[in-house]
Amino acid sequence: MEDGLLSLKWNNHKSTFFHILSEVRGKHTYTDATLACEGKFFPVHKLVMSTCSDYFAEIFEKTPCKNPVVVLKDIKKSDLEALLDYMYIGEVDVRQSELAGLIKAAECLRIKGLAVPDEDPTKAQKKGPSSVPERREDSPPAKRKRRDSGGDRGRIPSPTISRGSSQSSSHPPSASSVPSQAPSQLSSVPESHVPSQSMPPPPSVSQETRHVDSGRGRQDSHLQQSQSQHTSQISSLRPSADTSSLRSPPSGGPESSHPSITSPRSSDQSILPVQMIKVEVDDADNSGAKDSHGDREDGSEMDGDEEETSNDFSEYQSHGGEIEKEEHDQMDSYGADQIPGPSGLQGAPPVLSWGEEGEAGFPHNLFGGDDPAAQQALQGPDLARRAWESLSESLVARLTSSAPPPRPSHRLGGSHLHSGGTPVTSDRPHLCPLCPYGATTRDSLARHIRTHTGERPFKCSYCPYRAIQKSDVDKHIRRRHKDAVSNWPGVAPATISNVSNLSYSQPVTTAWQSTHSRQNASTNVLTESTPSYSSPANSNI
DNA sequence: CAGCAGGGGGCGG
DNA sequence: CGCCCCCTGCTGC
Repeated sequence: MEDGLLSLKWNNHKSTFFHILSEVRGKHTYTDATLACEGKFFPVHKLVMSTCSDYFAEIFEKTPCKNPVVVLKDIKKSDLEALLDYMYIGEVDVRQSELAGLIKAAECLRIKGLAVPDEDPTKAQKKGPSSVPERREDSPPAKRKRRDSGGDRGRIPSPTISRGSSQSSSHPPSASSVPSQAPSQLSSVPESHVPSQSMPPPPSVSQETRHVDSGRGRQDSHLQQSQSQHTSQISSLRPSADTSSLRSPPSGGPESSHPSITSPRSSDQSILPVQMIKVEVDDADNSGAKDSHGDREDGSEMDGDEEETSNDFSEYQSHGGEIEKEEHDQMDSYGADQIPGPSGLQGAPPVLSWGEEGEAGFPHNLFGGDDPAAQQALQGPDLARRAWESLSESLVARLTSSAPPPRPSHRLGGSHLHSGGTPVTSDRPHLCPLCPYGATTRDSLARHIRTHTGERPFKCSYCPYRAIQKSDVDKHIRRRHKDAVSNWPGVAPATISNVSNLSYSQPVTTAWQSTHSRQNASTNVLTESTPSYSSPANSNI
């Protein structure tokens, strides 16, 4: 160093990075992971997420998947959006009333600076100049910039918050537990629970990773619709804010919640292998429970997730998988909602923007699905939420009607698919809540919806192949396992029957356990290494 | 070969 | 009448 060592310093390095980061985020460029929360997809960058959260770092580390989808349960969309802002921008405006929920979410996700002390100052910069460490003594309180109340912070010492906002107990917004916003909205309640009772495991996990290009057009329209509809609702929703409880949980706790599930269902070949990782952030209790029953939990959860996620699935896919051209469109469609980037959040009152955005994104309108009546019925967020929750059940059950499904996206394999314009007409009274497709019969709709959920209840007894339709499995067997069939009289195509229970539960369980080990958390991970199949167990045959 | 949808038949309420 | 199941056909990879 002695000799003329020159230090080249890029003065605007930080700001440039920051700026680029914002752009990249806004455009979803280079995103390599997707967070799914309450029906919305948030394309994100592993780098950023990992930087701001060890938890994410861990998830991504363990998830070889190229474009994993992390399903966050029990985290509100609005909280997530705020956290993303926090992570990308370094700061975020939060309503006092929402602070508790936000912190809780941060803890669950172990967001540095908010829930976890920032060890490395360097990183801290990135995140935000001022971290909002409620918990940390030294660091300044969370930074909330302009909050409406003007008051200061919302950090309330009250420790009583139930961290898991969503208690497994019941969903609805029990005010008690859910501190933040909107209980009404959707809530976190996606409970993990699931209909397990008698219900078969929710099959679905699947979400598929299909990236679908196809979906776009439709989705857009969809989204728009939904937005419009929702908007109104939204406004009403927002108000709720119970500040009463605030955050507080110990940092240690956080992990309790995160179990993650990954289900790789990328059946899609070329595109990207996406894994679904479901992260539930619950209270310890929940997690415990889940742990014990991996299978059904998984399934159910997955469903839920997926469904929720489905909302923006296409978007996510497109982004995640490949950067698409559609970005703009999508973006527009959803409006800056999802992307709280500078554009959205900053200027406007924080809360509002989130609220609206979130709501908009949420597929409420979707609910109507096949049942117009249902649609109408669902007006409040509450309803929406419930619908959403029940979705998984419904789907499993057969999607009888109104449930808000998630949408993976159609791969449009079968071209006919709603081909753009064929939507719903009088002939096709059964509308798909997720896309413009209109089915002639309810049955068809249910079947169609599986394309969104990724549910593949029919499994081939000879290989891991699974299909949405039984006839497809039959076809598959006829073509691929002719010999096997002939040799093994016992197993006829008929055997293939819908194994919904089986197929889902098993795979799930297995995978889940493995991953699960990592923490007690409640995250279930469904991993299927291959596209649609994952069950070695099942495939026994 | 796989995905998806249309249409028809059987069965039970 | 509605649900379920199956067959069939078309499309895309």
